[in-house]
Amino acid sequence: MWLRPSGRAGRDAPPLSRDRIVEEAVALLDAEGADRLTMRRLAERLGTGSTTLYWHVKTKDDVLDLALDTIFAEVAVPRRGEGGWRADVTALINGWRATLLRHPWSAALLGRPMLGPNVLARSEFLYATLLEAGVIEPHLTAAAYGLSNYVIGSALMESTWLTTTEREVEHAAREHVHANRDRYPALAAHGPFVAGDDWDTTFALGLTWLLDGIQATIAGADGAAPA
Amino acid sequence: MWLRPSGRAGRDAPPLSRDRIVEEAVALLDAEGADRLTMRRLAERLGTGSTTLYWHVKTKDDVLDLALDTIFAEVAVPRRGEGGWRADVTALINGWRATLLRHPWSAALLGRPMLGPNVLARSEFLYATLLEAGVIEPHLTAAAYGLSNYVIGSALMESTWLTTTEREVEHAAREHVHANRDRYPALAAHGPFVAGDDWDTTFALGLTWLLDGIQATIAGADGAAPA
DNA sequence: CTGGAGACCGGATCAATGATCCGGTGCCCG
DNA sequence: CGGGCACCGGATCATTGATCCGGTCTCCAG
Repeated sequence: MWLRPSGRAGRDAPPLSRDRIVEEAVALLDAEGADRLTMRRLAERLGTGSTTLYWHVKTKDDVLDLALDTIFAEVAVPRRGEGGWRADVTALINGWRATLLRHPWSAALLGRPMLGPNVLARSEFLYATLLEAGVIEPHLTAAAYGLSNYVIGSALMESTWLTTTEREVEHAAREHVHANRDRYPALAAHGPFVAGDDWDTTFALGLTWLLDGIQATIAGADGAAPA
Repeated sequence: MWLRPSGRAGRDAPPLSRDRIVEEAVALLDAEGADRLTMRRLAERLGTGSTTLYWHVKTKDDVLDLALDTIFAEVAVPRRGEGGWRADVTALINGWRATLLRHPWSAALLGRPMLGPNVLARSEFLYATLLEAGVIEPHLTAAAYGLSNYVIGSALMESTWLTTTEREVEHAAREHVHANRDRYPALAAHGPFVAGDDWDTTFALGLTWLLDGIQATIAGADGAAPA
């Protein structure tokens, strides 16, 4: 009883808000990955009991949803109109990808509806930019979805590969493909597994193709020059 | 003891092989989704004890990996050279997408290394077709990855949305965006949530853009006509 | 035959985890 | 100053992945 500054466990310890929980969850996810996130472990890091968390949050999935939306705050929304729609979209998409890769656990969580404010704000920017560029309806949805799906798929694949790699898996895969190179001639000669891929340029190429396709659908075709 | 045809539980019941386990796992996943797959439930459907499964399979993740590779057997590998590389690639990718959508649980599992024989065979076909078409190295990897990532991302998004929808989520999302239409003007006016998307044509458009981009990198550009 | 080796099966059990119940504790406001 | 309310957490439950260990059946060597 003596010397208990505030009734809380530690001496500092801000009063444990939902924000603090999510913040710490992101830290834990970054540090140890998605499967190590436990309500108990999270609570321990926060210096509270595990059950206390349930007062601020309904379920563990809520924590994950909130954590996912939180990191989207990191992707900068470009100021529009600086270098044309292409530059703006490219900047957004690259920032998006960078954030997903900076938090490898995020890619595995993309299989849940993303409706947080940060995600919506980025989607809004994407739609607005494309609209202003002159992309019209059948292509508008395709463009927005196409770009999103491409980033998501790329990040998912790269995260999976990079996380899983290092262990014996990459080695085993390489060896297996090589051992059966009669069955997989093209893969053995050129496929992944043979040389460390340059993810960045690979991603950039695909993105260029998508942007070119989108640009071609614009009537006047007066967007930024195709580089 | 009397009347025990074979010592097995039921009268038929083929002796429970690894294949039978995986087959039943796929059925269960199709019927009830990824989160309802339990070793106990799976064993029950097979008419055995749950612990017996561990004799044929090391972990639950093994079951998932095997199940994932199994459904890839469904995607038909086109006979090459019928309508040019574009037709072949398009057929493969569309089949791929169809399979992923037919088993919505699969999209969520894509965050694990896919190294099963069926997956590898499809990758091999993709690489071989692109190679033969004249796609060369910086673009080869980008093309293969780009296409894969695009299908994966698309299937993941569509499955997520379709699965989650039906419930109140779609309704709530639509309403939320509309309520804050001052913050999300473009989304409220054109975004998803406003009209049921035509996933098929949306997907086809993005695929066309990617294929156009790939085709443009081919030297002689003598692939099939761009339709 | 026959007896044992090995494939195959499953009940009991363990540890980890998500979630709830319910009884606190301290602060604030009337 | 006293009651209400936001907030906390120990005990507890059900579920699940996984292991231990002892049982059963088959089949082949001697």
